[in-house]
Amino acid sequence: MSDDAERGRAPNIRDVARLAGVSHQTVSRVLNNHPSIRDSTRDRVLAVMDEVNYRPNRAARALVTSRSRTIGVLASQRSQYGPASMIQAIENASKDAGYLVSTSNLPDTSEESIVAAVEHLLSQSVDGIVVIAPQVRVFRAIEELDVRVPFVTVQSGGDLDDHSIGVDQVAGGRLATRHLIELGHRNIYHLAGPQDWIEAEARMRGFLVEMSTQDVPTTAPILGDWTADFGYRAGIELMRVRDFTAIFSSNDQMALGLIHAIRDEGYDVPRDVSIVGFDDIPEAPHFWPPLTTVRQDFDELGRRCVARLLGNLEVDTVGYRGSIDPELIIRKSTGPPAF
Amino acid sequence: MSDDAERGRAPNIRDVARLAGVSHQTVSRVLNNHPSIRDSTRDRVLAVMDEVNYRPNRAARALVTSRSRTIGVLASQRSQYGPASMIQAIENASKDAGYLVSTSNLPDTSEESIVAAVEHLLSQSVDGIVVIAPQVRVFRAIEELDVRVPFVTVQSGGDLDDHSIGVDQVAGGRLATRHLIELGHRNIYHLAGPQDWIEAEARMRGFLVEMSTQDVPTTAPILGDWTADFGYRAGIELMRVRDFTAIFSSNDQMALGLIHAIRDEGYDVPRDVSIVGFDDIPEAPHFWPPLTTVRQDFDELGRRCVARLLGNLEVDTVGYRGSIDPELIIRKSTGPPAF
DNA sequence: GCACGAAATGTGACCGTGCACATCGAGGTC
DNA sequence: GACCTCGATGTGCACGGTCACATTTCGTGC
Repeated sequence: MSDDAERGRAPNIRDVARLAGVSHQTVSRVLNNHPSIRDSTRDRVLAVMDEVNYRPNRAARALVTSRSRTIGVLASQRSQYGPASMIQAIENASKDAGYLVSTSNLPDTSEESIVAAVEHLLSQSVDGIVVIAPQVRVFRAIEELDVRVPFVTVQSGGDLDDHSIGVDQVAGGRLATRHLIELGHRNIYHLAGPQDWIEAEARMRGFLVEMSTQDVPTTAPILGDWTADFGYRAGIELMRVRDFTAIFSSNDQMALGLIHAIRDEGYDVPRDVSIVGFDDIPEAPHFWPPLTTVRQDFDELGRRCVARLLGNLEVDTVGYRGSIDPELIIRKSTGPPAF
Repeated sequence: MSDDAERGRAPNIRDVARLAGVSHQTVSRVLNNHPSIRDSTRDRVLAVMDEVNYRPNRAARALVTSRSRTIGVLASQRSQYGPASMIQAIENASKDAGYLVSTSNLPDTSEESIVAAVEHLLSQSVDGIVVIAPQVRVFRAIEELDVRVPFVTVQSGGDLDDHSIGVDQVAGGRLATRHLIELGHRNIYHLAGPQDWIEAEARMRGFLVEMSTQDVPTTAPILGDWTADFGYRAGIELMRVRDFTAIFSSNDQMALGLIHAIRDEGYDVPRDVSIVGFDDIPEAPHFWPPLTTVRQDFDELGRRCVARLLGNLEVDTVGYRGSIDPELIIRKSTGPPAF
């Protein structure tokens, strides 16, 4: 009865139309919830779609609309918790919006590989790009490529406001720094992330602002690469000098490396040095000692990225421009200075 | 001169054809490296393509070939190192093969969300699916959905050989277990992963095989969920009993939780209990104590997944059926038993 | 010099959808 | 009742490739 359309090929709107006794255009209207469709007609069409297990052909739709309903994510260091969580959040938010996510990995930060990765996404004709990578360079490359799709990243308050989502990384940096100052620390280092990551730059800015606001003499931040290995090496160096009592690390992995180095050098956390991380990775409460850190809401972040990208400004208009507030999680890696 | 085709719209093969003085079909042949194209013709066409910055339209190609040159990845717990690394590796291998990767996240393990995630990928008409999730359930869902695309996962030697890539997880489990036995341990627990993850099942099998091969009495494995939190809770429980001197954990995160619990209960690693993990996450060397664990080559794994999926059997034919050998990394969380 | 097959290239249809425009009928206005 | 409006639906084409088949070009043997 209903299998006249089954010649090995998936049913299309014309098959549905024929079975429902309407034109293919009416079926198309039902698909796109066009307002002027009689309820009875819509129901009949939907019933047929369900019956024949109709699934719209994305390629055909993309061809005619030249919009793929796909969001591209340009990712770097994606096996790390922060980037991985962001991607996951973007994926979830996109799925809710009916969008697919394609990712493109950045093997290194050379100009060529950035261009290659962006082109890889463009060949899919993505409708927008989220950058989770060294944003400054990537943005430059994107602008040079004359990309016509919107692109965003995660940050707050900076030079790239047009392309940024408001997570208040600066506030997070201040939160962490203030916590250390309130504990009585006056000699505080900051282990920052790579400076062409906007998050890293914003957290560092938070550190500097809070230090100067509280009139604590500031030392130059150390520029790291997000990895625990780097944290370890930096920690070994720092313990040679030992002119500080606390370190604010720009992410939890580097904080872990720091703790390791401090212990290897025969000192204790938090007795000799207090450590604050950033991200609150799921392992942070199980570090030794459990890590004081700053938590951010990745899911909300992902939703806002996608919303911004799709120009879906009606979503979350209230407080949309406002930032997501990061939260300080106090555990056992911080305490008052020993001297 | 060359901008007659620029009416705001990207150039297509007919534009290229006109400028090169050939038919659109010839351009198509050049694109698909058809053998019977004269070199001079090919060069002329390629020159024009380059000049007008031609980029083939993926949607149009997908429409007519009903192949999207996209690989779908069904992921779960993707913010964890293992899954995240696998996805990254798959992404890299796919890019080399000219394929794009779309991911679909599994918010939970319910039947409905599995079906939804699979359909999400199918709507993209992916050419194949890699499952990094509770494979057993997902495979069942895929089979029920009568999916026509190939799908694979990561494992070795099991019931699903048709759909698996040969990483010898069993060997990895044996390696870890043998290390503990050789150190003199006789009372060894295994903290396994969720049993519908094939990796988890294989590592557990490795544990059981090695234990019985070496004539060590075996205890029933504890079934975990991959998280450090679970490791911690399990550790607290286990330390109540304390009828063991070593634990082999199915991943590094749970091992971290175990160490935390052991220390919280007033015991020491490795003095009182030896711990072996699995994965060698980048943080493992910086745990306290640095974690003895098993490393696997994710990149090679990703390449093989993609190769298998694309039926690209000429790639790596030598040793293709053979397994990737995991490697034991001995650090400081293991030592001889105290008694 | 011509027949012949293979190599090289061209022609037209088709994939499944959305868009612009045409059509049709019902109801309101005068 | 002629006219207009507007809601509901239908018609034909365009999107940018590939495929099957037709046609032209070219080298070769006799």
